[in-house]
Amino acid sequence: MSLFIYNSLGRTKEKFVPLHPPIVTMYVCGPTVYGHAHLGHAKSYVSFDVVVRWLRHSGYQVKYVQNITDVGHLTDDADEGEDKISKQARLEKTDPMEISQFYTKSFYEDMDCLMVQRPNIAPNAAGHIPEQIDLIEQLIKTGHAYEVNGNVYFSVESFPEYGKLSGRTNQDALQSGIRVEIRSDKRHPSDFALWKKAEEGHLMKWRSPWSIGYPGWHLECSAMSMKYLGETIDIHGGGMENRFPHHDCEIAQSESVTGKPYVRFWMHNNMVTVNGTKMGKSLKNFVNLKDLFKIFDPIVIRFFILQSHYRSPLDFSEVAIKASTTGLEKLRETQRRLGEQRPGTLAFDMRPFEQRFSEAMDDDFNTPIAIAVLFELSKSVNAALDRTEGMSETSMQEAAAFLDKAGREILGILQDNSQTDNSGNELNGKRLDAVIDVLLDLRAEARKNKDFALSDKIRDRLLDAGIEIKDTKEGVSWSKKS
RNA sequence: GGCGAAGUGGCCGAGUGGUUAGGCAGAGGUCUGCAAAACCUUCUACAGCGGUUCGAAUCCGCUCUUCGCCUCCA
Repeated sequence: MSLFIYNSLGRTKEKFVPLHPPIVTMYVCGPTVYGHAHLGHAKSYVSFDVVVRWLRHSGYQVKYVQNITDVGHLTDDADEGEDKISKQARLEKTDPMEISQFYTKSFYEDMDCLMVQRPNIAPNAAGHIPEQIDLIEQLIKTGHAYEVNGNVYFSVESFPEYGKLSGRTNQDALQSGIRVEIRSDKRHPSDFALWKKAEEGHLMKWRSPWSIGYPGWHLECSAMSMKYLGETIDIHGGGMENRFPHHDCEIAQSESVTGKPYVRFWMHNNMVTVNGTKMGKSLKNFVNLKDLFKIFDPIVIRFFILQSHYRSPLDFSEVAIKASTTGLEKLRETQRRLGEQRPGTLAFDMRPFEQRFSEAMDDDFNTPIAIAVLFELSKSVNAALDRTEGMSETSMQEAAAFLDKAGREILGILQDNSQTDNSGNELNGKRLDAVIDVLLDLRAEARKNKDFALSDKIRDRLLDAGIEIKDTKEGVSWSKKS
């Protein structure tokens, strides 16, 4: 059984073998930190989080780099317009450094809520100016870049394969380029900026051999990827909208300098739509994660994202997330029962579930199927537990272990079972147990006396307080409800 | 205009030549004092029109529709 990954370069599923096993080098385009993260960020980073988790589970040693863009990303078209960070700083009446640090912190807060594990290295663009200047110098030396009036551009004509990732020929680029680039220093309309001379009043600027200025956006990923992961990396991920021009530019810059393939597997995740239309910054429909977390459990959002495939578009609607909430609760319930219920005698074969789960994940990280396997397991386990014979102790342990591995370690949609029971310290947990036992005793007594008004009142009031009671064959059980 | 993705049952969402996706919602049942949870049974599909094939949701062609990129976006 081996892992297959859909490679955007070539548009086929290919068997994944890293260049230097067991190490896997992986770079994912990080956020530009000028605003709070939104659902699109969540989809992207949750998807790649699962990729990393599965690779690690498969025995690879993953070196995961995800950058923070804090300079050079302009608001407007082809190398014109204001720097996004600077603009936000102007709007918030502060300086760019504060903006990028504030939103970087915000980004990680949201990712932590989504159980997204931190990358091994999170380099920022502004911290790697010398590396970027160095790369530009090499490009000029090899004739792939040229300087005009303090600006440096990459010459697209010097790299015949330009556009190979997106499938755009130079002609296509030419056509679209002409529309937006009439007056420019560029030799060719598709040429893109490597270094820009700072205009009057520009805040983020550095000394370079060409001018006091700042780097072009595409450059940082090449510079940092090659610095931390080497000239050829195994996996480069990002959003689909970055295929062109961003990733094609990265390829051109990097391969022009090294003469080697820049990336072996390109992975692109699809977009989030809201009620069928694109979530855009210009449209006012984009869903801020901090707002979303006020209404929904972040883990439910993660679960919702993983219920569709990373290469499929994800349509956000409250109805859909509510459906996910109920679904996830079902898995949690099974996890809980496995931890609480008394063992019986029935043996239960976990292997088919484990196998199908692995097959799904190995098939280009097919999380919807992987989750479907968990649901089928849940159903079978519940059915077995409902029988009078019950599940054997070994089987229960195996099932719980599998849920823990697949649901918590790999997909990150379940939590440690022991933690779901008692939040807070142990003493409080024990006290809560004791208090509820008192109430349950009173309720049992009421029921014995057929005082159902009282027993129902206890049940309802406890539910209001976040404690759900269930009358099972084995007696009364209770659990915390989020 | 160019490049690309896609249209699946009430909703979300997998699947790619013959065999159950899964979840949510709905219906009936078991259990229960009543619920809840769980279990059992069950309804509603593959945009349209042609073609290839013994057989197509799945391959091919056309039509319609939606979405993304080409200009900042994960």
